[in-house]
Amino acid sequence: MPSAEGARPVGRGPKVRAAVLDATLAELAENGYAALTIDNVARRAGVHKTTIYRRWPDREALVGDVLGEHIAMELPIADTGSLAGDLQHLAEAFVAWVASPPGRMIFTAIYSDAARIPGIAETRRELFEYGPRRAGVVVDRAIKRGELPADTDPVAVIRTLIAPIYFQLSVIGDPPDKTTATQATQITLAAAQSGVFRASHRQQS
Amino acid sequence: MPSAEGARPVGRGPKVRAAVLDATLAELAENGYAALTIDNVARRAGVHKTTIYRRWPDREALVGDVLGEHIAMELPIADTGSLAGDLQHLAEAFVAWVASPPGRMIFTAIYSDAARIPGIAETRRELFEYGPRRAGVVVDRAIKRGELPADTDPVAVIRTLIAPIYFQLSVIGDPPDKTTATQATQITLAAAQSGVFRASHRQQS
DNA sequence: TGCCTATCGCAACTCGAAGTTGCGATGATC
DNA sequence: GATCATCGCAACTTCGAGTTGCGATAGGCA
Repeated sequence: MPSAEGARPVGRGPKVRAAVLDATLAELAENGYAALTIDNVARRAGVHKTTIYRRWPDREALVGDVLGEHIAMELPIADTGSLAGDLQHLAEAFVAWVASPPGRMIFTAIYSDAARIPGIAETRRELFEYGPRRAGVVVDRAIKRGELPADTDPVAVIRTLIAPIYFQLSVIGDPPDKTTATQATQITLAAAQSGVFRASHRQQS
Repeated sequence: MPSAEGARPVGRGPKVRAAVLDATLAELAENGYAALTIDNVARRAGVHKTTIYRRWPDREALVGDVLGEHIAMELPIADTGSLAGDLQHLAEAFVAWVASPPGRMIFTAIYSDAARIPGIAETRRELFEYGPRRAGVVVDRAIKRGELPADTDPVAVIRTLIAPIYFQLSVIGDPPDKTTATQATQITLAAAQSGVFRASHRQQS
């Protein structure tokens, strides 16, 4: 009953599990959460319906498992020597992720009604909380180099970098490309250099 | 049981329609499109299930009608005399809209699985295409005043203004406030003044 | 005021998908 | 090659989408 794999016999179990998870993600990206049927998942995975229900209690648990498994956007943090180079690198990595087939699948799934599954919203939030916090080191380095004021908020900078890319993908619907990444970098750079993200700059209205 | 107070002869047709549309929007915002049941909508509207099916062919048509009816974000375009003032005004208006109860309802509905209904995605796209194009006049005025280079792309500017607000609302989950609007304005201003949105500035990587 | 008709309420359907159960078949491991 | 967990299969129950026929009613109009 427990989804954990504490059992010793590790025969065909993992293979089935992987097939079902892949099929679920594909169905999720193709038809959305609202139209997701267990029968379709089973058919695509080459597995019977009951097999799925024996492993996962219900649809929510299945989808939750899939997303929990795949949500891991590892932004490679480079050290090019300049803030502009680091930001450009980050922006292009993010673009590459959301433009890749698995990235697109996760992305569309995360922003469907599946987000209402308990735990998914939190996971999503963590994703965009932890990523920028990690990526903030490029800002710290820029501060050390004297490129930015010392009281610049790293998380705000990274968020500003991601926002335009996210906006283009989510609202406009066009898959972002290198041009999008470049413009996002330039926007962020201009804002950061003008001191928008300084602590003293806030609280004014 | 029903919302009552129907003591005035107005014709029950439009009244029923309005009640159903309101109930649908409320259910949509509360439980999402995937969990939307016609029975629940009918119960909330104080109307019977068949009444809904007589007026709308199916669930998709109903939800499509609701969203088509309410999607109308009229950004009030002010003329404060400076680009900073105009942008701040626009940003605050957008924040006010997405933070208001109807705005939140529409917003959550538009970014659920309801977006897969044919026509909704197009409507959404038009919303974020037409709005920035209209709001672009504040950029044109800034160019006339000499605040910005002549080849600045107005739509790109407005998009950059909206993106951070949209990001905070959609990804982070916090309802944006005046501070968010102010920071979005400053980011946009810094980027525009540094020439990021100039036509000559593009195409470089 | 009182008739007339479009509209609504209601119950009783069909259909498809969620989720369950018991049993027989199968495949990995020792 | 025997064992036992796991899978396939069919036959359920439940629930919501969507449909139909009929009786009830409220608004418009004379």
